[in-house]
Amino acid sequence: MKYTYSNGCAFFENVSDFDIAQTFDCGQCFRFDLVDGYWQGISCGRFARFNQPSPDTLEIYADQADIDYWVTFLALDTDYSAVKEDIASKFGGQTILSAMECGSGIRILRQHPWETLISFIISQNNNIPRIKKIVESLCREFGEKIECGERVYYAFPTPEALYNAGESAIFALKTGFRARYIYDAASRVVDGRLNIDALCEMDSDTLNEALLEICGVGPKVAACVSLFGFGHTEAFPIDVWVKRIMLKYYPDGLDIKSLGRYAGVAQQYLFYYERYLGGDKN
DNA sequence: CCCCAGGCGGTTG
DNA sequence: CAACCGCCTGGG
Repeated sequence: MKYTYSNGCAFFENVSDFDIAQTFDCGQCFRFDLVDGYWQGISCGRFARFNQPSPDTLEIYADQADIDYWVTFLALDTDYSAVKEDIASKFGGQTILSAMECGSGIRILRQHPWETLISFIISQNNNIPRIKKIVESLCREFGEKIECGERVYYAFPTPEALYNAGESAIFALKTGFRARYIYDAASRVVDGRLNIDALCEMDSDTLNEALLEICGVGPKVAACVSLFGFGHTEAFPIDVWVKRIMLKYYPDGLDIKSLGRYAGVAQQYLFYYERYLGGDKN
């Protein structure tokens, strides 16, 4: 991706298949918010603000050294028109075409695996505003404090930080029954039963099995973590919304394995579409 | 008071 | 294995 950088802002032209609001508002991430007309958030201890003045332009306000990171994070290096073509060729029917039209600017972010794991453990039996609150309080309490001029923000806590905090301190942040799960995941990384770097090298099925070992991680959370945290675009999370979609539009059933290597991207289009139709912005 | 929220673990038939 | 049920917490 080519861009020009000046006054703390990287400017991109000729952006396509990308909508910053759809991407940050489709439920895949929990640390990005619209503030004073700009989307802003933190990933891997980096802070950035984003603005899309027109459909094909994008501004990223961040350290120049981090621009490549954000390009990768936003998946701007991926040809989504090809992704959409592949999806269209695998699905039958009008539904997926309408869904891709509706959420045409969605991209699957490349988020940090550990942050994604904990975030989606927190997401179970929960709603997005409260998930965001819990994630922020975890960062504020146990994350590394980063001061950048006037601004103070917090990185997502490391496994060691959460382990050292202990289950009761995690529970104190209103995490409820998930405190045990968060602590279990942190313990596994600290004692070596779980190696994030090793997970990154695994194929989709092996990764899935490894994730299911973690207490509090079931099929849905494992698929979300694979998709949003490990770049496995074929992972297909089935939640209540997708179940609803499958019953409504694919009453004869949907063979997930036939949906191809971008099944998870398709899931995200369908998810966004159904929630959009339902008028649920959350 | 109820129900629900992008599930999961444990138990039961 | 499928069908339940309880679960921390906060909001409607």
